[in-house]
Amino acid sequence: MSKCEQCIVREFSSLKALTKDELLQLSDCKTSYTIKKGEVIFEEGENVNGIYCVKDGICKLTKLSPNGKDHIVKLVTKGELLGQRSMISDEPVNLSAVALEDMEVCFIPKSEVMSFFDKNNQFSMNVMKTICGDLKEADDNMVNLAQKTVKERLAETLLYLHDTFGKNEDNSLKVQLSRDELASMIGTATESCIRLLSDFNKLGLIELTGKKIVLKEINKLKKMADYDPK
Amino acid sequence: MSKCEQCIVREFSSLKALTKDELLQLSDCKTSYTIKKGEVIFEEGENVNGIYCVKDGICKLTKLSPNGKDHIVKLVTKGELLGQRSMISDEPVNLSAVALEDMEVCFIPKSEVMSFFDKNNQFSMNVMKTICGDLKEADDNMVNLAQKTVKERLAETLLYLHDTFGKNEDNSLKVQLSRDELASMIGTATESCIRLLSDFNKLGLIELTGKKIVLKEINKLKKMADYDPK
DNA sequence: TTAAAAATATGATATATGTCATATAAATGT
DNA sequence: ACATTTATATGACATATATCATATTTTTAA
Repeated sequence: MSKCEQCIVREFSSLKALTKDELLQLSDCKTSYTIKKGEVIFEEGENVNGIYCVKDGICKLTKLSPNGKDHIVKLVTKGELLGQRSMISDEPVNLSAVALEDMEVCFIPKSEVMSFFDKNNQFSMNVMKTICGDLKEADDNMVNLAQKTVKERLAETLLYLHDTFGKNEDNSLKVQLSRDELASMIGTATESCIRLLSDFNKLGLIELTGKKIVLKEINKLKKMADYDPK
Repeated sequence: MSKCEQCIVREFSSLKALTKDELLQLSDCKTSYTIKKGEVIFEEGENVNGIYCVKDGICKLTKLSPNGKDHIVKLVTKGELLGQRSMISDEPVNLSAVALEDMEVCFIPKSEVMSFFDKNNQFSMNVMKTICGDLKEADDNMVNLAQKTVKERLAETLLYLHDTFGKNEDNSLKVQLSRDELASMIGTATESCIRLLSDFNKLGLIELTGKKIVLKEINKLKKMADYDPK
């Protein structure tokens, strides 16, 4: 069992407020998991009695709509926590978490987190700030979905993926989403998403090579998206 | 200056966790305001440095989209707090708050709230839970905007207004939104909103009398709001 | 390797929704 | 009470996007 004290990822999460003692305590009660690409970490409606700390990899948080389609609400990557909202609300999780790449995550039981809440105000504050950040992001997404066209949303999402998760040596986006996933992130039909990607490609804004996407004209994409990076 | 200890509204907000001493302290530092219908409490981008407790009335939280249209992100009514997110994030507010009716609100400076956070864990927890609730609501709205039709969203919003804010003696919805506001809540053009209301009216689902809206067939509206696969 | 399944791509078409124009009704201010 | 502005309503039309069909490519598994 690896020690939380030495975990690089800890520095980037709310857990950075924990003291050495608390980290030792944490090491003792956490459980580490390896999750393969495509595997489910938890599913909408489940009772997850704790939180996951993402050590490596990326996952999508999805919500099933009444019409049967999944919508990707958020992507979560290393250094972030999963399941905080429902743990705090004392409810089943309202989203499913599915690995987009192989992942390493640690599970921390609720009792433990709650005891940190009690003892360590800075930690509470960090968690609160994270959730507040999520809320702001959700508000922004809402307005985008309500007011922007699919084309604008696609451009914006490509830029978001670029800015947030970076690119490979060949300049292609690091997070590799299927067309279907991309569509369910921007809230459109898969075919529409494919078509618009094709258009962007023909316009020279992006370059498509199989699943790989390279952003060629970032400024034009920004203009297209009315994108303002926070 | 009225005493927070005797404020009925307190019981319904996160503030219910405060002790008698804390409430006395709160009474001393709060400022009460009367806000007339249509007046702005705060505007997107402003630095609010505290939170508002809504004692009476309803307001809308709106966000301006790049295309110049407002989107109504949420309605806030008595017993709820305003501006918590940005206070905690230490950022300017990301939403504007505008009164939909005459309101009474109390402003509580940030320093005060922070001291309660430090001293009173139950209070922190309450605030956290509220924000988590907001986040869940935002996620739900996002998926609805992404996946449901305007008609479904209109039906759902009417039901939401009905369930959340109740109705007058004549059975009309208590919150009275203009067609424009209703449209910017469901994320559509004003004309589309008006047209669909007309349709609902002709179908006997609702009854329109001037600005007043009466829900006549709640069950049919519910069926309509939940997508049913054909 | 090969067959089967899934993902991507693109065309044809349907439809929901937005936009523009204009009429009427209601609200507002002088 | 009047004129002026603003909100509501409705028609005609444009267009973005969804849906359905089908081909092609890629991935998966046997």
